[in-house]
Amino acid sequence: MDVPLPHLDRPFDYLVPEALDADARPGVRVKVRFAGQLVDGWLLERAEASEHPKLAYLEKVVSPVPVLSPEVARLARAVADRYAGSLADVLRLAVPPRHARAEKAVTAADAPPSADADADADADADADADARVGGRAEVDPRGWRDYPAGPALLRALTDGKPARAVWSALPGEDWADRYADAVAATVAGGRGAVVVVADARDLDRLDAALTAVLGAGRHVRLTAADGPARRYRAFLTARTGEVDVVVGTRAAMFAPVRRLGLVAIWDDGDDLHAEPRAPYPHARDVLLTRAQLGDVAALVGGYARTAEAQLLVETGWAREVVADRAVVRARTPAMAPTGDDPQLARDPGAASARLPSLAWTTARDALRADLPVLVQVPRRGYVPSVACADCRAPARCPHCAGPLALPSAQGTPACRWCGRVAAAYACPECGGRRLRASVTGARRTAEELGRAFPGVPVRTSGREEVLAGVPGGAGLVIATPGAEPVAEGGYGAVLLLDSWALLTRADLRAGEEALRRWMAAAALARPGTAGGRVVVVADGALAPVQALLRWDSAWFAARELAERRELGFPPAVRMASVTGVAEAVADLLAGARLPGDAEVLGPVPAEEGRERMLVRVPRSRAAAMAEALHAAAGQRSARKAADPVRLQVDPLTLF
DNA sequence: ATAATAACGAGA
DNA sequence: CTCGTTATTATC
Repeated sequence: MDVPLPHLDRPFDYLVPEALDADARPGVRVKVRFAGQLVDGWLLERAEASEHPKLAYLEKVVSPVPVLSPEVARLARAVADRYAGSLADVLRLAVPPRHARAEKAVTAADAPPSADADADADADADADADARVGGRAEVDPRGWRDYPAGPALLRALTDGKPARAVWSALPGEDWADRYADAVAATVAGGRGAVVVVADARDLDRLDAALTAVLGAGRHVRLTAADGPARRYRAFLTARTGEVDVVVGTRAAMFAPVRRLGLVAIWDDGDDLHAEPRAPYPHARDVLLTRAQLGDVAALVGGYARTAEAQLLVETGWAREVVADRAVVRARTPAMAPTGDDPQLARDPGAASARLPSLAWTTARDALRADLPVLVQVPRRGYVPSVACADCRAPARCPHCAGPLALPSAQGTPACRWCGRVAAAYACPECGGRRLRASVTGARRTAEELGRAFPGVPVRTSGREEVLAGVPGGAGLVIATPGAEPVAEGGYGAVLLLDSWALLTRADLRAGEEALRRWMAAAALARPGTAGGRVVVVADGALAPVQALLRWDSAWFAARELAERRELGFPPAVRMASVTGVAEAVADLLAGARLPGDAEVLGPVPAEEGRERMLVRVPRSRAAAMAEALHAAAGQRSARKAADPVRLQVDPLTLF
């Protein structure tokens, strides 16, 4: 039933009239009379009998195309359960809105899928597997040879084994080519693949790499940005089994793929992977759920490793695929940290750009060698939280470890979670008692850079216009994180500016996010042996900076995960946030039969008059917590409680 | 939204 | 105790 009310989140039985018998197959969209009105719904399964005494008839089959595959139906239910949401909400994300013209075009081209197309597919998979035993085509591991476990991973994919890998890409790695190799290996074994990337630029890159490896027409791109008609068409191409490789942005995470053998995600730390619509599922988790349910291989890759990926490694759910230290050293650009004190800049050019002198001379040398220079500048709009003025460790509430904030310049710091005032704050790292708030002038630094190097072409890549690539000669490229263009032959220098703004963001993931962005930019530099240099304007003693200098995000992720275990933060625990007006939040929590060891934190003020409570449970209780919250939301919707409450499991931002 | 069903209270 | 009216709840 396509109604979002949580208390109606269950199947209903209907009689199928004779006239609709042929079309009424599992997976089709239907219309039924429900509570006196016509509502949309999904036909989940046919049955001989029903417990229910008096049944109504199915009103209409919207389209005979069974757009919802059994695998995706099962996945959607699991995702709804994990996120305390309704099946209908997940299906809205999983199956794109019908586009009648696109449907006509696709179904006219091929025969409509037969009633037991899904059973056929399974049989095909078995037949393929049998036929290939012994004489399986091996795929050239190419760049995967740089990673000791790489060739074995590709072989496992071709053999149809459900290998699970967390991959840390080398600097300079052509990740799109490696993903294309992994897909090719899967396809060589007769299975299909789903690959999710964060944005359109990454998708274009992967799309091109796949065309080069598989040839045209073997895969399809699925993204909301392509418009409703093309999106639905691409969806149907996959659903009918015409192609069995789907790549796309997070809209593709639910793509129906026949004989699915691999799910993959690139750069899982990018916040674009978090779906902003209820029940707010994260692409990484949806894909991993899919792998778990379907005996499917999984590949989680990035230059930087997230704490979530680290958890997969530490629990043994996945194996890490990393290069040997010697290879890492050979590929890494020469890296150096430098203080952000403008007094250091003796050079007149550097001073005018308010640039530390090391950054300035590094850029100058690269330009003299006729190499391009990348300057990464944080986007505006980051709210720095409060940190120790001496050692710059983020200031946390001594009671609940929430972030501290300063209400005014002279005010006493207070916790943004529990509201307690931390009057006598002392830094646990260094004992410092002074706190420091914000940083300014992020963008102007970049603008002044052009003036510091007269006669050098300056390009910018950011929100408005994202460049995919730049030529190899001398030139300045100023980019915000995530918009860094690839340079032909690699950058001679990469400058990472205003790291202070990144590191002091009021976010649990500030350090992880800073490292992720730095590594993404530094990965575009030439290796140190070919003259590539990276300068990060930050204290070299800070952990994320250390991780960058050593190109060791696994070390940082392990440290980060250990810290989250200690503080009781995700992914070490499972959290849910309950947001709404105060009475509604209290009402829902009062009605929720939470597991005994659940902790309820808060309230903290949320946007306009709403407040937010956090529920925290051990990971082993995650399912029980989600179930309890969903049931409590159901009770409220059943008695038509007026004020809406938003439930989010593992929200991306906790404060 | 609407129909069923339970709850309640007045009159017999 | 029964009937009619009104709150409650489920909705195939």
